[in-house]
Amino acid sequence: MASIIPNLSVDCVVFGFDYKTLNVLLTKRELKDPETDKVVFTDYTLQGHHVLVGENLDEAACRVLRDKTGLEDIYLEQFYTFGSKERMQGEKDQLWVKKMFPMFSSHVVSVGYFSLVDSLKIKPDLQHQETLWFPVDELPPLGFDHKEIIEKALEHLRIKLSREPIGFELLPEKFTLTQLQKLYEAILGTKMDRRNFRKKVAQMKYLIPLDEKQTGVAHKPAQVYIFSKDVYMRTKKEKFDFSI
Amino acid sequence: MASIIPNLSVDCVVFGFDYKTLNVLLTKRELKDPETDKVVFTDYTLQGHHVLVGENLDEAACRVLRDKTGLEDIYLEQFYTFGSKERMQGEKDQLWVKKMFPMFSSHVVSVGYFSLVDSLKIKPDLQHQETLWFPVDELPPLGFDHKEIIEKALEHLRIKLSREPIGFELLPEKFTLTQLQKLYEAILGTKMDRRNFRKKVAQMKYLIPLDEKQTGVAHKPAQVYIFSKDVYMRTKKEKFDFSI
DNA sequence: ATAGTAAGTGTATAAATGACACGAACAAAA
DNA sequence: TTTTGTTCGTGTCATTTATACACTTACTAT
Repeated sequence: MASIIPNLSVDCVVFGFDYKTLNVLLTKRELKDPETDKVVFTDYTLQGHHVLVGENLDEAACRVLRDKTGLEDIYLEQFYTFGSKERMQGEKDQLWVKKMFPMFSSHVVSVGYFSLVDSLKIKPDLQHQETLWFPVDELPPLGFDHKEIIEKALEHLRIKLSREPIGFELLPEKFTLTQLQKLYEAILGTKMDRRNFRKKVAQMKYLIPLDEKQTGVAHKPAQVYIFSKDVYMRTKKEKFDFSI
Repeated sequence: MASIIPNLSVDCVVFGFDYKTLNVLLTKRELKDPETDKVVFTDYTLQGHHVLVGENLDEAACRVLRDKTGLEDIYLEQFYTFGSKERMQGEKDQLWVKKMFPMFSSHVVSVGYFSLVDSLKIKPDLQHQETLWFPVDELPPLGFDHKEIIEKALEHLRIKLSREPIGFELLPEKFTLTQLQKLYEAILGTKMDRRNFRKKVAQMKYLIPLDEKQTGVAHKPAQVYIFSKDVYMRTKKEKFDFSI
């Protein structure tokens, strides 16, 4: 088994969208007193792990994602590296590190990645490991500097989303324009006019309408669209702008 | 003396503007054969160094900048972390590492920072240490993955510059609108119309014209402006957009 | 059959962008 | 002292882009 680099880790901010709000995947962290077995504290953390010796950062991020969520081949992008020496000095964090990783340095630099998933694709059995979705604006108490990491991830996501068409990564392969609009509204924190939104996406040739409609909805069914990465790559030069 | 973290470093991409092109500060790296004293190879590298134990990343970047260029209190921003295990595996790099740092791991993850300076403020005696400015589009042969680092830095600089007023950091305190326009043109790689450019900056209240003109120029002297960080912070909400 | 819900669509107004040319002010050279 | 070369500073009109706004249609559930 490969050994780990003691002061370098990756943390993944996994974003999911449930057609209403943007959510982050978090895992419960619970410290129990070894003698009394009483819970000392409970909070949540991102999916993270140390980088292995001889492992690329991107590989490490993929590995963490695979090991902790079962997700593979999903959108994953590095956004910032957190290197404050105080980032693991919280009271809870010190207790935790002392118990779980007494052999490690307590100054660990962590490279932040964010990933985008269709949240319906995620394995439901994650809940057994107490890994749950939380709305980004209703986060539970978080360990380490993970609140800061999530905020920075969100900031990067917003900038990226307003410059490049990556919103599709949060939706199923086939989606409706209303779903797409709600996604932009949820992430960018704006309200958009439906007609104007449609006018805008009508110019994006890589958004392809299918000969297919929504089924099983109690209203006029919407046409479904797919995103063509292929067409996008060929017409990339065209200006993309959903400025905040 | 503090010890270093063996597999973590910072590299600084120092940008300067000479009123014509955007430049990067690079330091010569020369490997000599220890016996014959003949030069084995010559190339250039960014300003970089390992992070010290117990040192914040941002502190490390400030320290590197201070030690290697004498610069302090200048714009400095982290932009990306380079963690490919191949990044120091070039032939030259291996020779260099073997000679200079035989005790270190050859998988060093490096956190990239870029900084912006008024290039006239930089100490001229840097040239004795063979640290020189190179235009970003005429770079010499570079060590490690520093070409990639500079390209990524530029990409980030462009995005940042088109979203926030940071161009002033590359100019003297008092500058003219033409200098500012040339700066945007050089970095974003565009040509702008002078009148339209002025129309745009006229709306930016934090660009304050002084009762003062250029002197010693062989043409109609231009009015000089300063950037007021103060006014900017108060009027930040206003949309800033120099989209590429 | 009816009620409820989201889909789909066009126009008119306002705002932003882009193209464009000439007189004024200075230093240097004649 | 005059001329030359150079950059500064300025306004308008045409085009493009953004914004505001309301009714009919298609489906499910009751």
